[in-house]
Amino acid sequence: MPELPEVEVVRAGVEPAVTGAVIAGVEVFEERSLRRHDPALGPFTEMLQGHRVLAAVRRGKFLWLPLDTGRALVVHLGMSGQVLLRSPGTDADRQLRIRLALDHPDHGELWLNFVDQRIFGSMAVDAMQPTRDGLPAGFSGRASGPWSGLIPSQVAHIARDPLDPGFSTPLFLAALARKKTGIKRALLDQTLISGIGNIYADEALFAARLHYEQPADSLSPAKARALLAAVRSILNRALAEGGTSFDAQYVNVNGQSGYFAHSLSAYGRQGSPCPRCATPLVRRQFMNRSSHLCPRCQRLR
DNA sequence: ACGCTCACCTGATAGC
DNA sequence: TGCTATCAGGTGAGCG
Repeated sequence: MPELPEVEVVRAGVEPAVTGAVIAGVEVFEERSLRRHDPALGPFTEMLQGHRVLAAVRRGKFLWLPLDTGRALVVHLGMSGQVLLRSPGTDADRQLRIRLALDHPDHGELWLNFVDQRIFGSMAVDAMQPTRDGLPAGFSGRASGPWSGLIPSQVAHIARDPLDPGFSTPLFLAALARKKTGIKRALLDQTLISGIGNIYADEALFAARLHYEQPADSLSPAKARALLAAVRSILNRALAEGGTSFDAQYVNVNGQSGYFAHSLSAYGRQGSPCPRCATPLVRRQFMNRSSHLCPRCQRLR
């Protein structure tokens, strides 16, 4: 799924089901889905079994569920991960990697299925540490608690995302001005700004009329601000439409697709006319993936 | 210290 | 039908 809007759809979807629930059972069908779990902290299953979930928090594309043990269950969807809520006894989803049986005081029993075709995603139990700036670690709806100011260790190096109230625009602009690389690489660098992936990077660069290889340190402060505004606008619009889905691979916790794919201007539209100038959009290979752009509106300067 | 390449995976689809 | 090549929304280890 998974750029910021899609992960937020998952977070918001699981929040009411997991908050306050006890993890009654854990089944791991694919050990490779625990790649990010450090066994030195303890066995994955034992660190979850019998413990209560306190909230659902997200920073960028990382999601975590703080536990009453002081640790958190970290979930990353990778390229193809999904979190699906199912009634107990439901037939196993295709590519089901991990299943948590939840027991909620109000809603009863529920299965949380972690499904992942490519196994680039993962679940892990991780220790928590205070945030550097003392602000809430990520977005958790309206909920807050002692866990608010704590971030899983393996997420601590990830920058705040541009929808986070704690995101510092001056710090981001300064970091961008120091980057000796192309602007798309910088947008995809989760230690500079998080939550942006290949789709929304291409969309934001299209909106800001920037070529993906434009040196990051060549943008004027005004241009950099305009790009950041474009990023925020696109992420917010995608969020409002429930995220981007091209097929059944990308669905919310109830198995439904988002609609933002209908609103894409550049991504996946090679050969179609540019919405601004009607020049055919092109696709180029970049960083072992594709970049979509208008060769006329988005020239290298 | 930083920028960049590549490995990590499965499955759908297109072309021969 | 069946083979091969290509493509897919992410991350971070390790190299120079």
